[in-house]
Amino acid sequence: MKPSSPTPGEPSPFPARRHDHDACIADGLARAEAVCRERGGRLTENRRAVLGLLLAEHRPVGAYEIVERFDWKRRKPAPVQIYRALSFLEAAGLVHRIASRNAYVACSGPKEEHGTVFLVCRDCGTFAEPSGAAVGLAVRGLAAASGFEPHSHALEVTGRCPDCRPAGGGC
Amino acid sequence: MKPSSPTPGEPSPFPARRHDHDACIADGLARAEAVCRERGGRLTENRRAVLGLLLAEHRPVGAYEIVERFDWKRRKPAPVQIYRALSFLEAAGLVHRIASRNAYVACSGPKEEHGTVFLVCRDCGTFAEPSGAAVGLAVRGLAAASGFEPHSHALEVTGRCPDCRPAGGGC
DNA sequence: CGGTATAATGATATATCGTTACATTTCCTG
DNA sequence: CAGGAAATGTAACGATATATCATTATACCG
Repeated sequence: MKPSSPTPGEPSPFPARRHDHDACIADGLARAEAVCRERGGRLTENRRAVLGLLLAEHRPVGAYEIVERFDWKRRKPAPVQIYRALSFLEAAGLVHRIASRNAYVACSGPKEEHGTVFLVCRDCGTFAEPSGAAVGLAVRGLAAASGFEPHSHALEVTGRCPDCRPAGGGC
Repeated sequence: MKPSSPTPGEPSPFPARRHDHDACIADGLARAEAVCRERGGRLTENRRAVLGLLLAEHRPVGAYEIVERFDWKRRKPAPVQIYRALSFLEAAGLVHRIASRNAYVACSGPKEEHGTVFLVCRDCGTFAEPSGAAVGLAVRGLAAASGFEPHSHALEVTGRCPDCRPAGGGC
């Protein structure tokens, strides 16, 4: 029961600690359905299950951890099944791979400006995906200065989330 | 023999395509000696060899690729040897791990502001490490806005380097 | 409805990346 | 030279990810 974020007026990219989780999972799945209709893939049972698990976590989860947690038809899936689902979901922009952790996380927002900045709490593992506009700008600036043509970038930041910082907030 | 960077007046973080490579390796090794003296570690033969190889490449190299290229006392080293050398060098700030590629690269500059932004050419693999001041600023901004306390970050950008862009430069 | 092409899955094996454990050697220090 | 810390040698293992190929499900089209 720590004090929550000290300045609750600001819009935090972190999920509120008590929120309608079922609704947020349902949202994610609905969005996935829409994306699939638009892109042409199928949100099959397997893919839906993997995405559902990631949506339920709000943090990066390793592929083999997903394997362990799974109960498909009373048995564990082979790793390749999970990787296939993850590849599909990643290609659709519905999950991101956190390279620094060899883990995967459900994309938290609609796809506007998504997928470039990831904050991961080193203590509790909670994950946030704030708007990366400023970072995108910085990248384009660097690129222009050096003649580099950027195609994709991912900024992974490790630190402590508002809930895990030594309480007190002031400093 | 493509035209090199179209605006040669600007300081590019990429290494010039023809530069005194031996000198740049020697520089790196000398810097390593200095860092070791300061930090207390020893730049042993193994570590020096790994660092030398990375300095000679100017691009991210996988640990097992280093194993393959190595000829220590007429035989290949065990992977753990390479990982040990890499760990030491990384702790000393002399190499960086590029998580998105599971590869390692020699740190190109002195340690001022080093180690936060990495540009990797998707075509030739060339690597650059520009000043990340702007990115650092963006990270601190994001962090402040969300109550997150950042400890470390790494921005890995994939794209095409000046030499691999479709010649023409103008656009 | 039936046939065909494509997408997705199941199952097995294997490639790639990184670490643990413990014995031995090297090198600094007193 | 003795003693201890740092580094190495060697073998086995664990963790992460992909290849291959046979099979099943779904969409599409006549």
